[in-house]
Order: sequence, then C-alpha cells, then structure tokens
Amino acid sequence: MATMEEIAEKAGVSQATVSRVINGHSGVSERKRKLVMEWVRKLDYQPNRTAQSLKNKKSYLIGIIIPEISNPYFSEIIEKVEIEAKNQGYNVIIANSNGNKQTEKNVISSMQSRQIDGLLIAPIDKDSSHIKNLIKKNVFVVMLTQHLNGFSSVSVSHFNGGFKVAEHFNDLGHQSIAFIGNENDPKFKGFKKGLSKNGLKFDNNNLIEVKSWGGQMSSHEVYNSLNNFIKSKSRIDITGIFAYNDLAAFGAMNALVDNGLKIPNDIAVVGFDNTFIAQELRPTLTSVAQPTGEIGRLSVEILLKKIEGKLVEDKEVILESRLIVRESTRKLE
Amino acid sequence: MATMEEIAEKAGVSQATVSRVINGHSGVSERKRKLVMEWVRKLDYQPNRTAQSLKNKKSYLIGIIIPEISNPYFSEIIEKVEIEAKNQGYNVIIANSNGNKQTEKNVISSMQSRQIDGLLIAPIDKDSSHIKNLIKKNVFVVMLTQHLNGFSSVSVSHFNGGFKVAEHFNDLGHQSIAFIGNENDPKFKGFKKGLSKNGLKFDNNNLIEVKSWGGQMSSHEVYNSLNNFIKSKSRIDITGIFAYNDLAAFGAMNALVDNGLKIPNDIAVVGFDNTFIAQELRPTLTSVAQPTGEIGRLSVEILLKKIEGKLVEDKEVILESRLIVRESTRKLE
DNA sequence: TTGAAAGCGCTAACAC
DNA sequence: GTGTTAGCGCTTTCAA
Repeated sequence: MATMEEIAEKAGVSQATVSRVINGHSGVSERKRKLVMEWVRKLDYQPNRTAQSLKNKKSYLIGIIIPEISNPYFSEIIEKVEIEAKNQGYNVIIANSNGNKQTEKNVISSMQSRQIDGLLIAPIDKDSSHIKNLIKKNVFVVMLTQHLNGFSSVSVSHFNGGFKVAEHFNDLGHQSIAFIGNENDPKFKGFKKGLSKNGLKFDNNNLIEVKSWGGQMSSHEVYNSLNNFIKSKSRIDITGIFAYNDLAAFGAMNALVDNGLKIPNDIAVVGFDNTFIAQELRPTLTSVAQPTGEIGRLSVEILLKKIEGKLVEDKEVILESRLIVRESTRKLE
Repeated sequence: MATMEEIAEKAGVSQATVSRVINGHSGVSERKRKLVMEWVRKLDYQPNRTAQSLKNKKSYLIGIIIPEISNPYFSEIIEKVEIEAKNQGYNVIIANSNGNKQTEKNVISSMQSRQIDGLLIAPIDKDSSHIKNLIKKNVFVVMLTQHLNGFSSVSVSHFNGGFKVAEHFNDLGHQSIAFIGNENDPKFKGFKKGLSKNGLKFDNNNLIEVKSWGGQMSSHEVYNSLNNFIKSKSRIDITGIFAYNDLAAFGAMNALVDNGLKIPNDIAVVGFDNTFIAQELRPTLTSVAQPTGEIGRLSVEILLKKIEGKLVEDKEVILESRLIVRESTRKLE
C-alpha cells in the first residue's frame, strides 16, 4: 500500500503537503492539490488508519461483546450496531464471550489493547470485578440488556413486557394462566404484578419451570415439561399459557396440539421476543416484541456521544416492549 | 493506559529493556526482569496493539464481510470464525454489506485502511471489479459460499445437496416432485441431475418460482405461491416438495395443511439449511444440513495459513452437505 | 546485559 | 503556501 511519503515523492512535494491535501486542509495551492490528488488516484492511496490512530489517540473503533453471536436476538442487535457505527465512520470489532467470564475478561483486555474508543457489552454477570473495573479505567461503555450504576445502558423492560401480557390475558377474560420459564425472570414478576392489578393471583401450581436458560435448544424441553404438566392433570383448568420466549411457545404449542388441545380455542398462547418464528407459526403467535433495531441504534448513538464528549453523565435508557397480538390468543367465550 | 516508557521510568531501566521483558526476550538480568514485571502489574500495563501493528506491519486483525449479519446462516459462521480467530490470537472486524455492492466496496476499503491481515468475504457478486481487484492487491482472502479463481474459498456444494434430495425422494419411491425456488439455484440443478440419474425428468410445470432471494421474510410469499399452485390444479399430481430453504418449507407446509393435505402422507416436504426450525416443526422437517461450524473454522484456518506463509497456493474447499431425514418424508405406499 | 537511536505512517506546530 | 521537525508507542539494530 502506498504511503504519503511515496505520493510526496512522485508529486514532488513534501509529505506534509500530501497530508494537508488528503485531510482537506486549506492553504495548499490549487496546482499542488491537483497534482497530489492525481497521484493519490494513480497509486490508489488509502490512509493508514493504524498510524492515524497512534498519532491521534483515536481509533474510530468500537468493540461489542456478547455471549452468543448466533443467538438471533443478539445478531439482530449486532447488525444494527454495525450499520449505525459505519454511518458514523466507526468500525466494529466483535467478540463472543461464550457465557464464560474468563473469556469475557480476556476479550475486554484484548479490545483495550486495540485502543477501541468505546465498548458495547452484554455482560454475563454485571457484578464481575472486570466489569466494575471498567468504570475506574474510564472506558466508555454502554451496557446492553442490563443496567449497572456507573455505566450507560440500553435495555428493555421485561417486567413491563410481562405486565402487558397479563393485561392482554385479562382483556380477553382469562383468569387461569400458566407461565413457562424461570421463577426469577423479571417478565414473570411483571406478569404477576399485572395479574394482581386486576385482582387475580398467580397460582404457583401453574408455574412450569425449565432449567436451561433461553438457548435455542430448549423447545423440546418445554414440550416435555408441558406434556407432563398436562398429563398430570385430571382436568385442564388453565385457559392460557405465557412462555418465556417464542421458541418455548413453539414447543408448548406442539405439546398442546399433541394432547388434542386447540389453540387458541382451548388454550391461548403468548410468546416473547417476537422473532420471525412468531409470524410463521400456525396459528401465528402473539408475542412481546423487543425493539432490537432501536437497542442497536441507540446504544451506538449514546456511546458515540460519550466518546465525542457530547454527553457527560450516564444515561439509562429503558425501551418499551410492544405486545404483538396474533391468532394464538382470543377472547374467552 | 500505561506505556513502556512509564514502566521504564518507574523501574529505572530503559524502555528497550521493558520491551525485552514484555516480549520475553533473553538477555535481561533476572533482577531487572522482576522489577519490570512488578511495575507492569502495578500499572496494569497493556501493550498498545496499534503501535505494535504500525511497527511490525502486522495487525493480527482479520475482517469478515457478509451480506446480512442477522441471517442465522451467517451469524453461525461468524460465531465460529470469531472463536477460531480468537484462539489463534486474532481479533475480527465485522461488516454488513447489506446486499449493496457500493457498501461492500466501501467496507473493503475501510478494512484495508485498518491494515487487516486478511479478509473473509461472502461477496454479493463475485464478479464485481472491486472483488477481482483484491487479487492484484495481494490481499489474503478466503471467499465464503462461492468460489472464484485466484482466491481460496470454503463452500458447500448446493448442487450435491440437491442431488441428495433427489436420491432420497427416489429411495422413497416418489416420482413427481415440485421445486420451490429459483431456476438457477445450483441445488435445483443438482436435484434435476439426481432425478435424471434415476431415469426421471423434472416436469417444468412443477417449478414454483419465488422472486425474492432467501431473506427471512419470504415464507409468506412461498405460502401464496404454493397456494396458487395447488388451487390451479384440478388434481394434485405431485407427491413431494423440495423447498430452497427451511423457511420456505415452513411456508409450504402451512399452505399444504391449509389445503387439507397431510404431511408426509399426502405430500412429503424437504427443506434446506437444517436450521433449528427444522427440528421444531410439526412434522419435523427433513432438510439438507450445511456445516456452518466447519465453514467458519476452516475458512479461518486457511486464511491464517496464507497470512503466515504456510500455504502458498489457493485452496478451494467444498464441504459436503448432509441430508437429515425427519418426519416430513416417508416411503410412498 | 543494557541503553541510545532509528523508524513504522501519520498529524500538527513551527518556521520561513 | 510550503517544508522541516517532533512525536504517537513500539521493535530492533547497533554500540558500548
């Protein structure tokens, strides 16, 4: 790759003049400017960003660290992050933490070594010491999906999402609804809150726990759990099911159908995340949408503002989820 | 961030000595080595990779450019690429080309400016001039999903995949099978070849074309196309359907069910890509699996070998797909 | 075993 | 307007 020095030599000017032309500084004669540009074209000159970074102490590079790139939820966010960053003249370095804290710690180090200007991270455990240390180190960070004091963050309230599901069920006249998922999931808490607001109480017998966390492979597990749940009952007394994500809802729907139950007539089903699966299922699935595009776009926007000194204080953005009503829920007759 | 200069000052040695210690070079007294290491720890020294890159003309950075990060097929590859690269001490810069040639050209430039050591690219159009130019520029490239002379590549033979589907249908006694997808798709060509090997000829009336290419949103389109196809027939004379990907198969299955056709009893269905959807559908979907993990791992392996001079010639790797047989296909009675 | 110094490609302050 | 120069943080050669 050509350097400014080479251009300078060819054009018979100093390297500083080449720099001035490249960077569009004023105070260069039209003649020399033309001459330099000509050689820039001829030699297909590309500025060396590494040298620029070193000199300017600014890399125009941001890092993003998430547990699992292949998770559709994250890959959608990454996609938007990259697009937004590119628009603002930044490149993005990506890394999987693989749900492993040591790996997470290592990639953080690695990115710092690369002189990234800022970091987007969906931490495995926001209380890890290597996460908290970032505050002291004065690294610009926007946290995804979680919040911790001392950081900016962009997240979606799962609690509110769960709350909305409860309201929806209530609007439709449902009173006895099962939850499939983890007891500590905020969306479950929001769901219970929503029920109680309407004078209902969640029956703990209707909590169908699944062990593994969110991964794509849990649909079968959900199938089995719900299957057992149904078989254990002499009589089905629930009229609705709220599943912790779309895939779980998918598994649940299969279990229901296999047990001769019609959706939504016998049992209504609601999912979470509103992945593309939701609109492809039969019946189509009512689900809570998380605005992944917004998460990606906003997190970059905030990060760049911090980097560029346009934002000093930390910002905690909590985006609203939206309930997308489809065929899998209907008014109770 | 601390620099070698600072460490040197604290430890009372020269900066060159610090460098020697950091890089584990011999010829430093044990006393100074200890002293330096102590300050390295105290100041939490991290080498500045930007400065190293500039000096060494080696960035330990590779780029990956694909059309759409959020496409599960690509995000799986990216995940494996990042993991493999990380294991070998490389970081990865990612970019969406968004199916836009100009964007692709820009991000290639941008990555070259960053002094990446090598590039992984799933090109929009391998015949674009900016792609071909990479050969002249002596950039190390491994092409994904396609091959072009002058480059190394890792891909999966869709032709063979289609061929296998034909064989499978043949084994099950099917003779009249529809294809949903694009006429020029290699998997369709392989499919026809497989049929003809068994003395069958594909009936062009059974080609159900869909315009848009592969995106996640095409399932409805497929639904409509197949629906029209079925409605236009007085009598269904096909016994099987081969869809260009799992999502298309999904749409097809919905259309079949809505038209009162049973899968696989009335019509068998085969998909492509073996995404997680395949095993979640009811009935579970027979599909052609592409080894995304292998693609990611191998492409990095080849790229790094080229970068490190361990491989001189270009390498074209064509991985085999595998037919995963599930419930959506059965022997014709 | 150690330090001084050159230089990677660039920006910018300073001189003329 | 233009060139010279210092210096970003590092590696490596050369001398001592």
